[in-house]
Amino acid sequence: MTETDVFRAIADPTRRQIMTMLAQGDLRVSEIASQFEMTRPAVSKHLALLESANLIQVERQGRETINRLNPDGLEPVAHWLTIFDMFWDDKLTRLKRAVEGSDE
Amino acid sequence: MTETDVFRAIADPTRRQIMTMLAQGDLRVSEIASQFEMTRPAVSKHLALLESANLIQVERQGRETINRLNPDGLEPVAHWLTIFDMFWDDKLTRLKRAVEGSDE
DNA sequence: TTGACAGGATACCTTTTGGTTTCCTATTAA
DNA sequence: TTAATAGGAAACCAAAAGGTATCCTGTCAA
Repeated sequence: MTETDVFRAIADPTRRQIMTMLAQGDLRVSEIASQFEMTRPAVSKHLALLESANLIQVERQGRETINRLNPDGLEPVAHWLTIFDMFWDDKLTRLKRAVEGSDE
Repeated sequence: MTETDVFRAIADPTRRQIMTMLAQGDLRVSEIASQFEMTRPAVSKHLALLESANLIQVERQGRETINRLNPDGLEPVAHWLTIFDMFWDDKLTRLKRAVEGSDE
């Protein structure tokens, strides 16, 4: 599969929930699937997509596969949010005021 | 329209680009549309969705409508990311080690 | 007072998404 | 060595997403 965009990956609530589950510890596919109403293949697809977005690492061990969270994959999101940080502390608003009416 | 999930709203690259454009200042619909290849109605749909996700505020002024960024709408995303903060500084990993093998 | 302009509304189309069922293979345990 | 188990693969489906063309209304300027 071609690399999945991180933003698209976390758009789905099931996938976000999987990620918070994995924040508690590594889990096998069926351990994850048992927590949801949907079928195991459906969950598998979500896992495949999370992997292709670099949000989890998947490791086959014998007949089971363990899924491990890769929180670093969230960096693009965290980084994108910083664009709006200055907005949050109102710095840009003050800057704009200063520039537009610079005779204050 | 029923409230749109913020995560879904920012999943689309066009919408993210619109948001960064609006971080520079308020814009009218056609000012935004002129920056994209797609048609104006397509951009309008994106704007409607951003509004329903509480990420922008839309104000009609005469025959034009100005779109203003509402960065506070991103709070749920910022908040969700904090779940993984402790992962980033490896606190959880150390905590888990301490709990599992508490005879260290 | 009428023509041009901004932009909302609707109908429609194609592709993507999220799910299902079914089947297959590899590994493990009895 | 064989039955059960874990989970990948493929085919399929319905709904949602992202786009288009077209039309309509309200506002402003000549």
